[in-house]
Amino acid sequence: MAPHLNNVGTTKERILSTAEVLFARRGFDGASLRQLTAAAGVNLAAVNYHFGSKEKLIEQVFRRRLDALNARRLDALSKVIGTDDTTLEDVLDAYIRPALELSHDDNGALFMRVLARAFAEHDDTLRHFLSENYGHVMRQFTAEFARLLPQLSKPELYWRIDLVTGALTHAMSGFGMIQRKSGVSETVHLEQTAQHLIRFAVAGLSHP
Amino acid sequence: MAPHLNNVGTTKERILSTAEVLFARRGFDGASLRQLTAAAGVNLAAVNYHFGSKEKLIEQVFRRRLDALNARRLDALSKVIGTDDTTLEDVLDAYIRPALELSHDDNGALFMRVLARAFAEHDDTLRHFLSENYGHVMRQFTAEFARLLPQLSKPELYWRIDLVTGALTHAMSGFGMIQRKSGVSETVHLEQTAQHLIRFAVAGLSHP
DNA sequence: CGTATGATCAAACGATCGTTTGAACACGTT
DNA sequence: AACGTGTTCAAACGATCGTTTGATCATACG
Repeated sequence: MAPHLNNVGTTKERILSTAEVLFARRGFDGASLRQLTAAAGVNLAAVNYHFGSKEKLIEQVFRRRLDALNARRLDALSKVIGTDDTTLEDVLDAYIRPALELSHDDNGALFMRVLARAFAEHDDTLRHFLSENYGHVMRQFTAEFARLLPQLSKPELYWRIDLVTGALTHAMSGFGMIQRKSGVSETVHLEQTAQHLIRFAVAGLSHP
Repeated sequence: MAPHLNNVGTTKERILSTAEVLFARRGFDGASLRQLTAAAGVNLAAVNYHFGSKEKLIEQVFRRRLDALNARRLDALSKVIGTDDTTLEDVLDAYIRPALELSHDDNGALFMRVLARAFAEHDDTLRHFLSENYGHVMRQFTAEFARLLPQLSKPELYWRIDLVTGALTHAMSGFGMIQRKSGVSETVHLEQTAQHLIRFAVAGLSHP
């Protein structure tokens, strides 16, 4: 067996999914294009040919996952709002569950680590990109939280959403103490995680 | 004015405090020893002469701050436990406030970003180092949480502590939405942050 | 004064990085 | 068969990295 982590799909797809794995494992700087292309089983020059540069490859890794994630988030949100009996749990579920389900398919969980790493890197270019392309999603959820928590001042609400975001990012990036027990199936573990996150977020958002 | 960020103290001290700034700003890989020594106003070879290697320098940057931080945490904890009327707020205060006060002195806030970055990097060497040297602090706090929250199962408690840790790390690393308003003094902002964090953590830990 | 000792210096080392180049290849169209 | 287009390839480019070297400086001791 050749030392390839990936040998299916087109060259572009192999680079993308291999990049996701290696960026999560070693970081953006830590994963070199030589390691990446070797693991993907493609030529070194293929990255610059198909993506233009390493930085544009990173952007594509983000775009591929986040487009799907935020589309599903907005879809789930649209299904729970507009009625009189919308609960905080419903909105949080629409926010959290798509992210957890993303961890379901191959390498999806690794992408969450990529995302957490990107947050920690404080890269302004990346933050602009995130705000530019997906800021409207966060804005829509924030508006819904504000409607469901009218007793909170705007600064107070922003504080709490920020802390919830920290907890979610931390949990989804998977570097906490909690690991899946060997006897628990992936599906069950996902459901347990969702339950913990939502209950925790409800308590943190709505306490007096 | 020469392009030095730092020109006081011994060579070793100048390297340490300059490293703290640059690691927070550009990451461990991103900050090169040439940038670092130039900013510190010392010779390139000084790092390897005084610390042995870049990795050992990183370890010293951590050790200098974490020794003080965890000593103050344990000191604060010892002052609130042992009595019958110890509250969850007391223990959380002992955990959170030393970290926030660390952000008070020069570059202390930057160190929190270094710490958050280190968490995100998933570096096993670093995690071993943290667990080896400061694990007993976390264990002591966890034991106290368990005593104050006897209704929670052990897995449930670990889950909640994990999520609280995520919120704290996120908030202290300062990459959230919340920024200090220009009219608010540093001291006031610190107190507000502590209040938000503690109330949020209490709600998240103790909800039914 | 002479001489150890520790600190600082400019310069170079080998390694690895992202990127570029130009030839070779595959293959549908004329 | 000849050509054009898009892709893959080995090889090299210049830049930068962490580290090492050997000379030079400062200073305290016999």
